[in-house]
Amino acid sequence: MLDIQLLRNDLDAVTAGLASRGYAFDAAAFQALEQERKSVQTRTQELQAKRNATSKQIGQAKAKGEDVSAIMAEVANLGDELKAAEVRLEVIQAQLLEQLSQVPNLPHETTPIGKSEADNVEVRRVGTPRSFDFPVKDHVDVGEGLAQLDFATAGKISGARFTLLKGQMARLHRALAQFMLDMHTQEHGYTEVYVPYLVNADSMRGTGQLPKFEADLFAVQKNEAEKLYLIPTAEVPVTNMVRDEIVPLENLPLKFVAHTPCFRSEAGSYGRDTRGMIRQHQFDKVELVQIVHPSKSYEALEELTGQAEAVLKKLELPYRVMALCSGDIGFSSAKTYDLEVWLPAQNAYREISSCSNFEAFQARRMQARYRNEKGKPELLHTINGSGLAVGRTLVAILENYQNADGSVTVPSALRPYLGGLERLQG
RNA sequence: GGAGAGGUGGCAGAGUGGUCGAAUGUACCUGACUCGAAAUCAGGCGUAGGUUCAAACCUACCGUGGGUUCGAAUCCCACCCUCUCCGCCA
Repeated sequence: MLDIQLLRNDLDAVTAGLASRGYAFDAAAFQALEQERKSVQTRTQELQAKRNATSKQIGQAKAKGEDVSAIMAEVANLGDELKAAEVRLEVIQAQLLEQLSQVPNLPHETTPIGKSEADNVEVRRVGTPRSFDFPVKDHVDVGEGLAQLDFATAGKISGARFTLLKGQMARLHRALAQFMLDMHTQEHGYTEVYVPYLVNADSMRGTGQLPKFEADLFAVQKNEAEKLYLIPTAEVPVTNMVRDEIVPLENLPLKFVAHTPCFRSEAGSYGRDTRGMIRQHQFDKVELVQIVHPSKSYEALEELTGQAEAVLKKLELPYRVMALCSGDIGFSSAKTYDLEVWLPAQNAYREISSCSNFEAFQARRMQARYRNEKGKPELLHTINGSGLAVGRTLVAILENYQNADGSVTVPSALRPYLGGLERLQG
């Protein structure tokens, strides 16, 4: 959520910033509502002050045993107008909040301006794609060839966009998550957390999935009145750890890593990436989250991105880093780097991690704060990134490390996690 | 699932209809005393919002939401959470 003060004081700049990411902010509607809010709120508070003062008089008069009927008559007329004003104010403020929660974050000044994916800027490219002297298979053919990847059975059990792994490949998938967790905890200073996979609506609002993107989520009914949502990313439970908290300055930065399944309805992505395990309803991800002092958040974004890259480097997978343009960054993000891994069968780089600085956008929704040098609570900045998407990492390994005989070489960094196994074989 | 207890400021804890945004203790900050510290004494010390250049004033907040009342931390209703005991359970 944007700072409403910023909209009040600098509406033109906000509107322009939002326009750069393709969001047409209705400044006139905002101003009209804001103006009404001002007059109704002032009037409401006047009436409340009057009521409070009068009620106090009644109390004092009664204590002295005086007759209060005259004062009572005076305040009697207040009631209706006050009630109406309070109700109106509540409606207006709910509308303002509703309007404001639809508004995406402002892009940071270093976010390239652009309309779509095509305008993203390549920041760097690491590693050289291997050249193959045999026809390259995609990960589905490799996995099914080994009889360790089974979409047919997954489809029977659950439907489209689910995966079933068996044997060495299931183990490789598990090993990848362990490998990533160990790297981030042992080398990058993150604290591992195990978190709930079902979260309440407040948490989804905190990180920005609600109210706008409910259709992308899976939900279960907790009871008649309340739903719980399946997390689409560990970002949600982990970042919400600090919701409604005031973190002591000396505890910053907080750095958490979590391995969780992620559940996405993939509404609106019909027909995209239908083959294979690129786009699934359920996938595993190791997520990095940092909660930092506002002055440190861009530094932290670079650091976190580098830590996600370190996984790809250790696995010796070629990749590139893209700075997403203003038209392509996510709703809550001010700046995002995507890591894209090389997939030889697609002859393309595909997203495997997304690292974003949300600045205070999530923190404001969550009321996640720290106490500054003067002891005043101030909003924190939140950063997160995949480190990495486990399923897509598996895909990248199957494709990049495939051999002519259908086997897959295990990247050497992973072998200790697989009991020394060097090859996946049918 | 059953029975009971409870949710108030950083923490502890009082407050059962009026001068209560809230006693008291403790922690913390400032000052005095002291060579310095401790002890002691004095003062300060929640959050959000509004009007405003500012000063200042005002409003809201005692788990959450609703209700009663001129007036609610306090009374009523519903819900949430925590704790204890019993049952069940991976």
